[in-house]
Amino acid sequence: MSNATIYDVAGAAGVSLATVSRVLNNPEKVKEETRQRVLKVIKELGYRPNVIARGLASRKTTTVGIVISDVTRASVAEMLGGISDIAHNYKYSIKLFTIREDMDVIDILKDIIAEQVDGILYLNDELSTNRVEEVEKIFIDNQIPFVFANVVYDDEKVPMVSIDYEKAGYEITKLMIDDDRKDIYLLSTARRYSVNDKKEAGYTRAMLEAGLQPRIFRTSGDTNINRQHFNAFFSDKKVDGAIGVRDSIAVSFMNIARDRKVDVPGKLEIAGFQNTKYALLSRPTLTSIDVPVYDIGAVSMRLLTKLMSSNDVDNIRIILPHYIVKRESTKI
Amino acid sequence: MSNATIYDVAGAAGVSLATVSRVLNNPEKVKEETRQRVLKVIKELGYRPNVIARGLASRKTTTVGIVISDVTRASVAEMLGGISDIAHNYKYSIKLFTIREDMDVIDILKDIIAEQVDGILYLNDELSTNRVEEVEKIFIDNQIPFVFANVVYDDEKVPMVSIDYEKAGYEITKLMIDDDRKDIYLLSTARRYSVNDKKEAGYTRAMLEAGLQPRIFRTSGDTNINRQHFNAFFSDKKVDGAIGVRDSIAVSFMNIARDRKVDVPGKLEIAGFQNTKYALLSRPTLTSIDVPVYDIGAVSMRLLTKLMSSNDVDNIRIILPHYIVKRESTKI
DNA sequence: CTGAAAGCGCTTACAG
DNA sequence: CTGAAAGCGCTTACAG
Repeated sequence: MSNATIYDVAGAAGVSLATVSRVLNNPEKVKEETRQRVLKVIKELGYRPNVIARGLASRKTTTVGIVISDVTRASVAEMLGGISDIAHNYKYSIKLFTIREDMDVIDILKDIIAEQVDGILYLNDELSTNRVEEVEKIFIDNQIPFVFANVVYDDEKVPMVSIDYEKAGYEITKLMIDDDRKDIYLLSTARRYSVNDKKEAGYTRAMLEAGLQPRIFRTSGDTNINRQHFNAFFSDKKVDGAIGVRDSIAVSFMNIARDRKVDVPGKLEIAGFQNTKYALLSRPTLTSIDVPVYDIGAVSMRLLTKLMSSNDVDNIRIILPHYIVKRESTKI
Repeated sequence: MSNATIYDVAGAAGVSLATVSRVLNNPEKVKEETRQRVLKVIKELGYRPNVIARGLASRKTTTVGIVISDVTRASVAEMLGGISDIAHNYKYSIKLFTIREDMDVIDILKDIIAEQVDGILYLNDELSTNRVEEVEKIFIDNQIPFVFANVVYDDEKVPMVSIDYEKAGYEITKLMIDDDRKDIYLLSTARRYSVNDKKEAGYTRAMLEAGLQPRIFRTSGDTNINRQHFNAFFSDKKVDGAIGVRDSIAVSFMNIARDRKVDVPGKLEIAGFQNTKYALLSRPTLTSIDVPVYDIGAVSMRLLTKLMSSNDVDNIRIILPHYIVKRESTKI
């Protein structure tokens, strides 16, 4: 039975519960001798403070809320890994909240705040700009520290951790342009995500700069659906370069191309984003932008711990480096 | 500001806080008229009960602990999706705990219990049998409801939700045997997981039944590492059938085989487990056992809610159906 | 149907 | 350095 309370410990150690509490929270304020006695009893009884009671009394729950839209996306899961590792280091617990399409973001956020989390990590990247302002207002009104992870919002006051997706989009497009590709498509999602908007912006900038016509083809994240889209695509479009906003989309496109006997990378170069296992397991292997997803999770969690313990943190907007992993699906 | 407390509501509505509490928890005990008045004030003030205070007073936190070992595995992430959806339906919050290799399971479990969760969902499938007994004892001693999800333990008293992995392993092996394959390998993980043990058992049973020699080849989950293992494999082994305990392992094996000009499925049939996106995105597409991972998560969460609200639940061991999805990597 | 009061298990000024 | 006491924001018998 590990349901001993602080009273049991105090009684067994012959001290008041205030002293037990101090041993746990401010050990330096307790005389060495009594401290040892209390610690001994704590160990003997297997006492672990009830975190709920502690949360109520101290108004700190050492719990952070993680807001996501879809756990099953590989990048989200990996970010969670980074978050979880750092949270563990800092002794924070994680409460997971999933925002579904039919739910009101603001409402959920208020619920999360009612759960008394000490801070919020927002991984959802599907907010439109005015929505972001509303969200930001909620956080600020409730004075709750927050960080946007893997989300790019231009507002300088919003704490965020991401890579420069615009630049990455630009660079990967430039790579193909430098290899004399003219009909380069960006394969994006029908649903708008802030990060994909950035990739599109970078792609567009590179194309216009080279005097080429930017062409964005929107499809679904569902493999069965985009298979159809891509087959239709090939029947009426000329293409010698394609960039998928996700590896899985790029691989799916590459498979259709090869089913149709298109030479990759000879006649068609393909690249993806995220450098997931899909890029390694495809044939040919896929050139991809490596996004340090785990690090984004870890760094944003660390930033959040700073914000939770201090009012002025110097650098609240962190851009992590990315790089292009060149593989068989491109020539250069 | 949504930091109104129950006192504020009581004051504004001209009732005692006990009444406000009843409106929230036992509305039928409050006269229609006062109830409406209170609800109106609640809405006006944007009052949301502090769940921590409620948790302390009621000794129920409406929070469940989810124990996992690795979020980044696709099956874990998808299970989390199912868990999250059902938890949301039943108004439970989710606290996520990751058990890392260097950590003591029992110790973590005690921590989780100190967090006052109402129940625990255990997705970690790496426990050896005697470890399971210890874990079970902790749960029982602390009288905390628990469910093992996607884990197969034979103890009839342990609540669990899974598929019959032994049978699945048997069936997929039988499929290849029926197609006259003789040298069928099971590609398993070096690390032992309870579910993989079951797959191995089913595979072995089918092989022995057919008078064939079972051969288990153990490799890593890391694509770069198993690439080397598989190249070594082909240099000295005869093989005409291979079953990967995960799709990604099967696809990796298939890629190496094809790099070495082995005809798949002509000379070599390959199948995987889990029917993930990997199976769809590979070329040839991969035959795989469809494991209803989302459902396992959802059903185990539902079972947990039952266990949390009642002492005797009739069916605490649930086996979900699976089926084989035949694709290009096998002939039959 | 409603209110006054005790209590959930802690933390934290305040005294001493 | 330590203890007595108030308080965190709720719930829940117990009266009435």
